[in-house]
Order: sequence, then structure tokens, then C-alpha cells
Amino acid sequence: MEKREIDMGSLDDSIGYRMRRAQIAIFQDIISAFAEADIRPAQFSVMVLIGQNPGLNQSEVAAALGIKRANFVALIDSLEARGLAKREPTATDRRSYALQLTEAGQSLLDDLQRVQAEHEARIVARIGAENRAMLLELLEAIAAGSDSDQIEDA
Amino acid sequence: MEKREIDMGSLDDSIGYRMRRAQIAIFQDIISAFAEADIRPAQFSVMVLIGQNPGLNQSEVAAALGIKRANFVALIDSLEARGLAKREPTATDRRSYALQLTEAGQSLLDDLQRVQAEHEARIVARIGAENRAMLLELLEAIAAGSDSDQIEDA
DNA sequence: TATTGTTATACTCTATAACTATA
DNA sequence: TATAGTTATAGAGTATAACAATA
Repeated sequence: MEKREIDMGSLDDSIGYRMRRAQIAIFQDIISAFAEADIRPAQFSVMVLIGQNPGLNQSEVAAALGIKRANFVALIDSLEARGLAKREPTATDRRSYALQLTEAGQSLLDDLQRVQAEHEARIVARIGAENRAMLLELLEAIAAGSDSDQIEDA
Repeated sequence: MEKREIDMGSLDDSIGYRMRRAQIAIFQDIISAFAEADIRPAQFSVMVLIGQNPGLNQSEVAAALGIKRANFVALIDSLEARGLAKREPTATDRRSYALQLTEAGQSLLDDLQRVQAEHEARIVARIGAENRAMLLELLEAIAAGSDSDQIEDA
């Protein structure tokens, strides 16, 4: 097979294209790292949020993560079915649930966060700690600037 | 509605999570900017590659963009159906097509690249030109380092 | 009237397997 | 045997509309 050199043209200088490729690369690594636990990135993010903020309802968690209420149902269903999270009735509002991790959920989350920290360390090894801090700032500035913080109805 | 402060926990320090949110934000802006032309980011990337490297076949373009051969068919179909790209027979291999932009395709691509340049300029206005250059380097380093350059069979 | 959770549904993206015609 | 293009298909992820229960 002949290795033709392909000119990526303006894509090479496009933050959008480069970021998409980098994000895919990172997610594939994380998905591999979480594969043994059979946890997807979205499930992980939900577990982190519930673990850090027990008692939030579904709409609050979904909005914080940029997930539609309707799509969050199957997500939390899957965690509950595996005994990792639970819906507790709330005293003040019988429409909503207070979300919590189970003990098993907290235990698995601890493991996953160690795995994630190792993954993050692998990136730091490649780009350096200072560049990581700068990268986080730039990503935050870009995400905050666009109009995509809105979720639903808004 | 009460604005509860939600602690994002380890997600706040996660390059993966932050990059995902930033990438979504950028793509939503680009999708909006390309909406009038009814062109999706993937279609745009194909047009850029064909415009820059006329004569490539489908497998080559697909591999360069990280798209499966099978999924590329509908993509190039859509461009051809709109008269933006065409499949030309090749002299040496009757299995494959030499891909080219039509005049209309090149003309639209010129417009889209102006739109993209404006979008890129909006980001630069927010983070600065030096930070943009650094960001591109970091994204490249991250994308190149992961094992996700492989496509198909590999 | 508005909100929470839910169902149904559709559309895009992505992944795999298998086929055909050519090489 | 291997490759280019193709089809069929299945699985994620995401979007909208509408409903019941509750506020």
C-alpha cells in the first residue's frame, strides 16, 4: 500500500477539527480503561456528581451535565439496576427523587476515579503539568464563551 | 427555581470532561454557522480534503478523517446528490473512484472556509492568538499520543 | 399554570459483518 | 488472496413532543 501524503488543508489549523480528534482519542482511552467495570463516560460523570452532591434530583444532575431530562432516565435506570445508585423519595416534593450512590456505587466510583487519575497522569506525562493547567483554562474559556450552556426549553 | 451550587468534583479537573464540553460548544457554533448551507462538520471536512487533494479515493479520504469506509458511502453520496462532489472513474483501478469537487462544490467550500475563518477568529478574540497556537499544539500532542489513529481492521 | 419524571419516537453517528467486482 | 466500494444492521447518543402526577 502506497502511503500518499494527504494535505489536511485548513483542518490542520482548525481548533474545532483538532479538538474533535483529541477528544475522540481521550474518550477511547477512557472507555478502554473503564471497560472492565462496564461503565461509560456519561455514567461515570453521573456517579461523580451524585457522589459529590447526594440528594440532587434527576433534572438537576441532567442539567449540570448537559443531558436532556428525557435521556437521563435510561442513564440513571442503568445505574440503579446495577445497584450503583438509588432513587430516594424526598420529603418536600413527591414528584422528584433524591439521588444517591449505594455503598457499592461509592466503592466502584473510588476505583474509577483512581483509574481516571492514572489516565490524567498519562496525559500530563506527555504534555507536562503546566501545559495541563493551561489547557484546562483554555477549554473552560472556550466552553463558557459559546452559547451552548443552555439546556432544554431555554 | 433555586440555583443550587453543584460541585462538579473531579470532573472540574478532568481534561476529558472539559474537552468534551468545549468540543460540543465549538461544534454547536460551527453547526449553526453552516446551517444556512445545510452542511454538517463531517461533510465540510470531506470537502476540504477533496478540494485540497483531488483524485483521492473513498478509502483514503475516510481513513484520513477517521471515518469507516462503510459510513463514508452515505456521506459522499449526499455531496454527490447535491452536485458538490463527484466520483470519477480512475484509469488504473476500476474498483475505485477519484473524488473531486464540482465547481459548485468548490464555490461553496470557499464560502464555508470564510465562515470557518470567522468562527476561528471569534475563538482567537476570546483566548488570544498565542494561546490558540499553544492550544493547537497541545491538541495535536494529545491526539497523536493515543492509540486511536488506527482505523478499521487495524 | 409550571415542573418532575416518564414514554415514545426519530435522527445522527458509529461499528461489524458480509457481499461484489475487481486487483 | 487482498482491496474498494457497498449494503444491511445494530448500538450509542441526542432531540422533540406529549402525558400523569404533583407543585
